[in-house]
Amino acid sequence: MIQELTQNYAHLFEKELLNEISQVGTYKDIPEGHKMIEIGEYVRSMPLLISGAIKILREDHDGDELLLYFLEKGDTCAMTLTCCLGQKKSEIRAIAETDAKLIMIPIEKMEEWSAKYKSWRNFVFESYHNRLNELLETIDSIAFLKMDERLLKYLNEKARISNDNIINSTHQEIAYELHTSRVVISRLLKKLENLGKVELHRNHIVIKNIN
Amino acid sequence: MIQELTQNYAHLFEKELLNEISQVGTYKDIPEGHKMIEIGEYVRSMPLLISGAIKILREDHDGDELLLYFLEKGDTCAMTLTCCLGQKKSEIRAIAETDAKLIMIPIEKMEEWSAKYKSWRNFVFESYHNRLNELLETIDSIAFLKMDERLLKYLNEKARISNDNIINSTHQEIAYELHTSRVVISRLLKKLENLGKVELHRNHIVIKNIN
DNA sequence: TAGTCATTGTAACTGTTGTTACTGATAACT
DNA sequence: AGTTATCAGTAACAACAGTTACAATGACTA
Repeated sequence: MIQELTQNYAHLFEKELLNEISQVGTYKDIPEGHKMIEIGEYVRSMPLLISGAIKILREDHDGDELLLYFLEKGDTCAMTLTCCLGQKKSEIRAIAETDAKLIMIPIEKMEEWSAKYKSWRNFVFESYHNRLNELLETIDSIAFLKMDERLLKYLNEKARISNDNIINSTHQEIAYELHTSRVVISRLLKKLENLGKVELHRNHIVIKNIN
Repeated sequence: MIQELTQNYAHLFEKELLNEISQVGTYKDIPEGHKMIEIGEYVRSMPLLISGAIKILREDHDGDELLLYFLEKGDTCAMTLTCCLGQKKSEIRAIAETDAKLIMIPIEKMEEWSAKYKSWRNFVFESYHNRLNELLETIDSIAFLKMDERLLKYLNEKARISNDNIINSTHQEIAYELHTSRVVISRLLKKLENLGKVELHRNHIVIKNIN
């Protein structure tokens, strides 16, 4: 675990803190698709993401979903932070978008390290800041963009996350994450294909002009 | 200032911290409509809200706005927190919704108090948590509600904030904050009036059934 | 009092998104 | 090979939101 830690977090945390983390943290391998946090659950430990990606989802009154953003290497879940501290229920769902490796920190340490390590405080504050900005980005997309622009942005983001210009999703799955219907996505994808921006296949989509 | 502080923050902060705040904080009276933070600005001090309400706005690529949420008594601006710490530019605009009283804390103290006072850390974390939840609420409204429901929610929120069932806004102003057009708002307001939920007048709207 | 301006009401139209229904294509399974 | 299920393409339509245009009303001022 030490190796993964130092590779990804050495520039953030001082040596003592890295030692503490490696002592109390537990290493976990998460398979793609695994549900890590469910809405309404209490969270008992905090994840430091080493590799892979986690998607964060919000649910509407009918149980349908909306993708909020992705977490990547070096990120942590801001929701978890105060869920731990304040013993509050999770407002979001977290699912492994790809296979992921992470280190779980028991919640008792959070308060202790916040008092002790400046680098830990900075990390926590920085995480909050990043998550706020990601939510603002999400709001921008939903409020200011039309569905075709949102779709294109989503596809590019997916490609970036998986480091692959082939996206293995059905139209139905995409529709679900953008909180719209399959027919709408099929229609817009076909339009994007005619514009030469994507190539459509059964069960996967090839992104042509990544930007 | 001590009086305002203890009235609103005594239950949150220990005595020593309250003393420190009253020593380094500066009291400010903000008139309704005053622009407190502009997008792209660097922020040099952190506000603790004593009374009144601040509206937080996001701007689109055309310079039009969208209301994100309101800050009220006991709140602070989470954006400001990391803007201060990380020397980052503001992503949002803050305008006094009503006359407001607040205490400004110089940014140097933030790091110091975070190390020193547990209650300060809790306050900061709690603030972040509240702001994240408010953004999630905003996302829910935009993504899951239709414009008439958003409008009704907005009107109720406005009435609650100002503690008055009369809303002194023009249709144009409402349209602007909901990021739509005046005609749409007029149309929907007329529908709400026919349903007996509001009473329309020139320059003000009376909310009938607050829920 | 007449004129000007901001505000509101309304009609008519457009464009986007959501819905329903059906068809064909492809993969998976027996 | 034949059956079944999933996935994608498309048409037709409905609902909603955004746009343009213009009229009517009230408020303020010269």
